[in-house]
Amino acid sequence: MKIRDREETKKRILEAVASILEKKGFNNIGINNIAREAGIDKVLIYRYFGGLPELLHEFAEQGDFWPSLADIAPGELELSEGSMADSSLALLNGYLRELKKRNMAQELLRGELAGKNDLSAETAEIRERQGKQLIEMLSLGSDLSRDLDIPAVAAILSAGFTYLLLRAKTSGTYLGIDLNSDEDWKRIEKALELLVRSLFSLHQYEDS
Amino acid sequence: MKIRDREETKKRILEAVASILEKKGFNNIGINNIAREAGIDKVLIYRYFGGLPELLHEFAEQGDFWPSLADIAPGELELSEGSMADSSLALLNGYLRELKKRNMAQELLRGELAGKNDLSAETAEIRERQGKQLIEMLSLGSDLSRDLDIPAVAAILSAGFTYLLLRAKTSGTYLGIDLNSDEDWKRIEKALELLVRSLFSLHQYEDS
DNA sequence: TTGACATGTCACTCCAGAGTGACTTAAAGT
DNA sequence: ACTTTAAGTCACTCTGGAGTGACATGTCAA
Repeated sequence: MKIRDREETKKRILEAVASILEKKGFNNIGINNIAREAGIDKVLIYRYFGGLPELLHEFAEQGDFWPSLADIAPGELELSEGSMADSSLALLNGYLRELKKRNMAQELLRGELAGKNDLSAETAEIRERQGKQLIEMLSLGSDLSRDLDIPAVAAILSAGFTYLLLRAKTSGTYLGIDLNSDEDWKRIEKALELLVRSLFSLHQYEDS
Repeated sequence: MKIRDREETKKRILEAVASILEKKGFNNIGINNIAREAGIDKVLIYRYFGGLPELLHEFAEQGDFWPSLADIAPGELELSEGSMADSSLALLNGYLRELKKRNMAQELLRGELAGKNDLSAETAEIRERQGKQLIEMLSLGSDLSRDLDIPAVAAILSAGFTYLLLRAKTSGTYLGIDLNSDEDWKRIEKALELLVRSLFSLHQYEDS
């Protein structure tokens, strides 16, 4: 017989969601799998959460799966110092680095994309908030903001490496780049840096 | 009673795959759905193809779901004229434009990412070939190829808008950009152009 | 101590999709 | 005409996942 502690059980269930996401990927999120992983009866999921959608909703609210700002840019919280290019790169690279570490986050992104999942809307919204926060930080430090659409640029670039990261697990190569090789990822990071630096350099030329 | 024409039936089945992909998305690819859509008995799928994986394999081989080079860059097959920036932009924009039109292609990409699907490997490989072809065309026209990693840059940028395109249907917004608004897509295209032009401008400065 | 309630367990139904065995009948050759 | 073969049909099983009703038992309060 189990512990008879509702809150403890709920916690276990939530943890099971995270664990499955982490270990088996979002494709395996399902009532039965979650119950098995949590070591409880699936009836309890219905009782305590209502069903899978509600469980995922709650998971989305309490879980901290996205890298925090502190993770992404440790110490650099004030980016007044340094150039825009440096700040932007720090954020982009930081986000990429943290994303690489977090299998669960990747699986959530994959889930959002697959669209099959009720998690999508919820997690997307949370990340959206955090993302916009980063962008605002950047936009603040920039005088060029009038003619440089920072959100759009950041969207393309971050979407770019996010896509490549997600593909790594399923397809392996993209445009001849081996997404499972550290070496080729260096190329991508280098290209990213080049793009950002070019962007800001050019703008400085234009302004001066 | 049906027409009793094996080849005709196979064709119908293949068409049904395309049709489902186009109309219902890759999540609904399954033996039963395909049979219903094709108006035939699912037994025939097993008889003629072996099973879903084999059917999808054949579909991947014969289907032309990816935009061709002619679609992407009509007329500009020789890009000796014009700057590298112009050529690159023509290809990237062309690819984006064509991809936007092709729901089936988008669904294939989504499928590759979701990883659940046996199509992934096959279609990925085909597109991979075409993609590399484009890249080679570009690289050829470029003297800068030694210090500019064109595949890596192209990968980030095309992956970027591909990701945004795929997200449009499931999440709607990314970094505050409304992926279902033509207006916001203009911003993305503009940012893309800016990135590419900056990249090549800077390199010209450096070279001179 | 006992009763009530909440927690956990068990055993089931329902459904959708995959896959198969056995039958029917059209077509083509002799 | 008759046999053979392959195209198409039908009806079934098997599986996995979702969801539910009824029961057992630990806990806590009166």
